[in-house]
This record gives sequence, C-alpha cells and structure tokens, in this order.
Amino acid sequence: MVGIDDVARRAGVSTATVSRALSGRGHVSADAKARVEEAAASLGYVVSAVASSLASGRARNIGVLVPYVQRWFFSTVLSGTAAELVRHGYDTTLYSLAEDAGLRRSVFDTFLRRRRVDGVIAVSIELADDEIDRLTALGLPVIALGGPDPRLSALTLDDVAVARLATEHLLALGHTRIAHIGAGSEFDRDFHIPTRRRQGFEQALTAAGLDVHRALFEPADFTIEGGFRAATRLLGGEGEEPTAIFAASDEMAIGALLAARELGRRIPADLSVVGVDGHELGGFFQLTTVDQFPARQGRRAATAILAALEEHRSPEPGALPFELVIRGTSGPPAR
Amino acid sequence: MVGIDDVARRAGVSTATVSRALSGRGHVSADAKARVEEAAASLGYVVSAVASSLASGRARNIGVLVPYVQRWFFSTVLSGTAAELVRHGYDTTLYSLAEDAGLRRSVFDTFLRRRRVDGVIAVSIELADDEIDRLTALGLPVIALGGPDPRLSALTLDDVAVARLATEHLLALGHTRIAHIGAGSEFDRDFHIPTRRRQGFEQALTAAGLDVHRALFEPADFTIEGGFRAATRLLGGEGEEPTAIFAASDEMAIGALLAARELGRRIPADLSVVGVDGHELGGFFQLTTVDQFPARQGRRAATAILAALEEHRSPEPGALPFELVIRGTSGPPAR
DNA sequence: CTGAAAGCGCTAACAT
DNA sequence: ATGTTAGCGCTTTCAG
Repeated sequence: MVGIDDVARRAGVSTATVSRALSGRGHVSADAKARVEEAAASLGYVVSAVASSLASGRARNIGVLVPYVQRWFFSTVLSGTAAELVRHGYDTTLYSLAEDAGLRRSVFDTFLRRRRVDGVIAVSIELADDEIDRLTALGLPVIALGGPDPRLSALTLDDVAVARLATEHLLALGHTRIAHIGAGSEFDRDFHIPTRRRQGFEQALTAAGLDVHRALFEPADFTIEGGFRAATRLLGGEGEEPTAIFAASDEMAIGALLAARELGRRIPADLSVVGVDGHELGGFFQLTTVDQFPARQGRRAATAILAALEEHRSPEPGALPFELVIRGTSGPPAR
Repeated sequence: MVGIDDVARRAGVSTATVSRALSGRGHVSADAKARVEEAAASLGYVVSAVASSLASGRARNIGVLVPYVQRWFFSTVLSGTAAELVRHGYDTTLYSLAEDAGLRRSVFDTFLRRRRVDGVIAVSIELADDEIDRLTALGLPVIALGGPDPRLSALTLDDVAVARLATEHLLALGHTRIAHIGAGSEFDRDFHIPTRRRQGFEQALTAAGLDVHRALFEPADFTIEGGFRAATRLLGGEGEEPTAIFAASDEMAIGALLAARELGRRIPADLSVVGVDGHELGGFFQLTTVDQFPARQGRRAATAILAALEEHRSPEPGALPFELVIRGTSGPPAR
C-alpha cells in the first residue's frame, strides 16, 4: 500500500509537508503543494483515515441516530444528511435505535464511545436522561433534530404551531367538526411529537371557540394502514361525522384518504384531509399538508454539526421552517 | 480519557493482557480476564476503535453502497444489514451513490480507499467496470446484493425466475391478456433488474404459447405514481384491455391498483395485479406479490461479509429465496 | 516555509 | 499465560 513516505520521497519533501499540503492545514509553498499533489495523484495515494484520526483526533465521521431506517421520514432525513456529509468529505455512520432495546444501550455505551465519530446527529429521538448524559460525556458536538431538547442543541420543529396551522386552515374553510388522527400513548415514551401536534390541534379549536370532542380523536401508528383504520372508525361511528380530518403525518393522511374513498366520500366535498410532513406521495394524492422539508432538515443538521466542529463550539440551535401546502384534499365543507 | 494503561494498572496486568482479555484473541487466564473486565467496567473504558484499527488493521466497520437511501426497498435492506452488523459490534458506513455522479466517483476513489472499512456490501447497484476494478483493488471482501455479477461474489435474486413465477400464476388463473409494467431503457444503465424481469415475463408468455404484445408493456419508474400512470395508459388504450397486470415492483403494482380503482375496475374480477418485492403495504392492499424478503437479504449480506472476514476468504455467493404470496388482487378473469 | 521526531492508543510478535 | 516492545501511518509541535 502506498503511504505518505512514498509520496514524500517522490515529491522531494518531508512527510510533514505532504501532510500539510494534502490536509490544507499549515502553510506550504505553492510549488511544494503542486509537487505533492502530483505525486499523490500519480501514486494513487489516499490518506489512511485510521492513522490520520489517531494522530489528529479528528475522524471525519458523523454518527447519525435514527429510530427506524426504513420509515420514509427518517430515511429521507438521513439521505439529506448523508449527502451533505459526503460532500464535505465526511463519512456517515448509521445507528438505528428503535429496533432493539439491548442494542440501543450498547450504541450509547460502546459504539459511540469508540472515538470513531466527531459528532452525533440524533434524528427525532426522544432520548432518556441517561442517554443524554452519555452523549454529553462524549465531549463531542451533538445536535438533536426534531423536538426541542432542553439539554441538547436542537434544530426544532414547532409541532404545536405546525398543527395549529393545519387546523386553522380547516377552520378558515368553514369546518367545525374536525377530527384528529394522532398517536396512542404508547408512542409517547419515545417520541413526544404526536402529543405536541395534538396540543396545537386543540389550541386552534379552542381559539376558534370550538369544543374538543373526545370522539373526534383517533390514535394510530403513523402508518398508512393505521391512518386507514383510524379514518374508517371516524367515518363509521354513530355520532355526527367529521367534515375534516387533520392527521399528524402524511402517511396517516394518505391512509385516511384511501378509507374515505372506499367509503364513498367525495374529497374534499364530503371530507377534507390535511397531513403533516411533505411526503413524496403528497403530490400524487393531491394532499394538503404542512411540509417540514425533511431532506432539507437532514442537510441542515449536517451543516450545523460541521460548522460546530470547525469552530470548536456547540452546534447552533435553531427553528425549522414549515409551510402549508394547499392542494386538492382540503376545501370548504359541502353543507 | 481513560486508556488501556489505566485498565492495565488497575487490573495489575500488562496492556497486552488487557488487549487480549478484551478482544478475546489469544489466551488469558480466567482470573486475569475477570480482573481486566472489572477494571474496564469500573473505569468505563472502551477500546479506541481508531487506535485498535491502526494497530490491527481491522476496522470493525462495513461500507454499504445503496443507490438511494430514501426508497423503501433500499432502506429496508439497509435496516437489515445495519441491525445484523451492530449485533456483531460492527459499524455501518452508508454511501448513497445515485444522488450525485461526482460524489459517486469520489466514493470509489477516496472514501472507500481510506482504510476505514473492512468490507463492502453493494446493494442493487449496477457497477461500472472501473468501479469494480477499484473495488477489487481495495483487497477487501466485497459482496453484491441483487443482480448476478460475474466479477464479484454476489447474492443473487433470479429476477427472470421471479417474473416467470408471477406471470405463471396469472396464466394459471386463466389470463391471456397480461400487461407488464417495467422500466424504461434509461433505467437500465444503472440497473438491469427491470430487463431481467421483463425477460421472465415474456418467457412465461411464450412458454404458454402466447404472443408478446408491445402494447401490453408500459415503462414506469418504480414508484407508486409511475405505476399509476402506466396502468392508466394500459386501461385507457384503444385496444382490448388487459385482464391482468404484472408490475416489476410492488410500488408500481400499488399504483396500478389505485388507477384501476379510480377507473372503476373491480379487483380482481376485472383486473388482477401482481407485484414483486414484499412491500410493507402489501398486506394492506391485499396485493399478490413475489416476496423477496428485503430485510432478510440485508441481514444475509451482512452475515456473509462477516463470515468472509472471519475466515479470510471471499464472501460465499448464493441465491436469494423468493416466494409467491397470493392475496386478494389476483384471481381468474371474469369472462 | 520546511524538516526532524515525538507521539496518537492500541496490537502482535517475540520472549519468557 | 503473561510481559516487553516495536510498530501501525499519520499529524503536529518544535526548531530552524
């Protein structure tokens, strides 16, 4: 394997100069730099990340924690993050946490403590106190993406405001019987997002002078299938039917849409449906939604962690943008 | 930071013994081992992956190449791989290749050559010759998952047989006008799977004594939306309508299903639909499909690469299982 | 701006 | 079974 000495010899300089020329740290004459680059290129030399990391303490590698890789939202965020990191020469090390509780522990106890990563991005994960302790004990920049986290720098989506925006859109259209598909309490241990979205929903109703009806809430599991079942229950109940549904995710909204169609409801005349996320199928289903730009979130988290690394400080916390996208599934109630 | 010497001192042994005790390589008395483990635990010591890698040449890290992270199939395979790797103490380094051609080059030229990974898993990627050259030049075990690759050890899905199986199922039900939704030629550069599935489809027709009609093929892009559009064209054409559609992926099959419903076709009386993959929504849509068990594929690739690493040999090539899952979207034609 | 040399924290011969 | 020690391949003072 060709090493730094080979390059140094060929370029007629010392290994220190090769290192400086290739890494861009420290000053090297333009001439020496050119010779080093020529030598490296012609020898096909690539710096050993392992040796470089040991000597410098920098790994050029970011750990990304997600609950599940195979869910659309997380894989979309992840793709944004990975794309941004690779562009800056960083590797992405993936840890999927929600699949196995035992392994989850070992990620915090072992994997992240092996000095392989320079920083950590935690995507939409409600971390336990001791997990946050472990994370901060790493002495590395850590950024949380999603909910606010009082103990970590976070890029926060204001889920209450997101839900209010969606609900206000329905209210403005004239709906008064608006149902909400959220998550059951079992979700909340890991993940407070559903609760915050429900709060926003209820705030908007209350602000409009409407009562919050328990019968107009259905828990689901953030999948299309779950949304379908929840909507089926909402539309098949004995009480007065809702004229609109606000689902806490686009996948559940799509499920609701499919259920409504199957039950013969016209969209949006009989039923309006609004989701949250900005799912790739939103256009296809003409779904009105509050887009939270997940790929961009992933990129932004990467940018933030890289900036923190460069400037030797904690990542900048911040608010994530969101936007109401009005498409065909929402309109005034028919009556 | 606590290092190996701290542990050695506390356990009253040398660093070599600590290394042996913790890694399980070489013999250590039960007594010494216990003392080392106690010392390591009470000091909170974790071996530096970086130092260990430099000294041993083993990185405990596998690079996984996927075309797109955010597509259901790839993220599902990836989740299987990552889960299996983490269970064995390995990190997963993710490279998403199809998003940016320039970066794709740098993955082969730089990222993979930094000695950070012990092996590479290439998921459903049609690699160029020079990319394979670079991969083999790494001197690491490499395994390709998906198509057969004459130059790499591969875990192969027999896509021709998969398509034949699906088509034969429709033929056995009595269908004679069977359409196929595959991919346009622009896909084939990266990815020969659609072509092989089309071949299997045509083989089955021919073996049954049926002609292959050009009008019964529609190209799409492997998305739900693409399947929807393709099916819309197939069902709205001027010629005689197909009584069945075989789609080269479940996502396209689901799109076809939605299109058929929208056009008022009864499933399966007016139209049978069969897909390929084993998509998580298959149960929900009652989709008949040829399941290829993607998560299991991911796990299997991980197992294969770890075995190769352990036994200092190339990964074992093999065939991937697939299975016809008959659900509600396929049945005899109504006539 | 450049070079010499001392590590970075561990592993693996080699000895014992 | 255990200890001693020479690296692994770079980066980074420290001198010049």
